[in-house]
Amino acid sequence: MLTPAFFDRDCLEAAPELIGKILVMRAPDGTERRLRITETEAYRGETDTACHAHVGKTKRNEVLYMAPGTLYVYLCYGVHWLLNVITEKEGVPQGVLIRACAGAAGPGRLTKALGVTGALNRTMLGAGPLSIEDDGCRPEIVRLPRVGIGYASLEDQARLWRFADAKNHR
DNA sequence: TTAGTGATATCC
DNA sequence: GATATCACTAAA
Repeated sequence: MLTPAFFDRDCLEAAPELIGKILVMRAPDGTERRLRITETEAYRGETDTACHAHVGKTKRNEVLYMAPGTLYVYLCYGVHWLLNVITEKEGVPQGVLIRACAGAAGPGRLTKALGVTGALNRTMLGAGPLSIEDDGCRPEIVRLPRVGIGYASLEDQARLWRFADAKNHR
């Protein structure tokens, strides 16, 4: 199982390494769901205009400033929960958005498939029902521009901070 | 292509 | 207090 130490570094290092890892969700009834991560995106601090933290700390995004391994679960468009894992040490607002898994394309569908909700916001990875495992899989990784960030500067939109399994994305 | 959905941030 | 915005999805 991945420990918080895995996330105690730059999101640009952690994000590509999460590709091929397994998201494990243990339901209260004991059942387990496992999905292999196929797509992530890096959100890197206040200087990244696509990152929620670029306007400074607010009540919503303060989770980004918390300790590495903390989960940031955010409700988008009133409908979809988006799952992020905080990277870098406390006080540095960085995170990795888990965008897609094998069999669940799209961040909203992913959380729905796993049963992730805002109840997990601010909880620590591994301390709650959700954890990530490494089964040794090292897929080929492609770098792509991030999506859904039209409000960011053109410069930041152009950054190749989206990472995907070369064989599993479309 | 467009409507839906509700928390959050920003503006009176 | 009110409105505008949004790291999306499903239906058409």
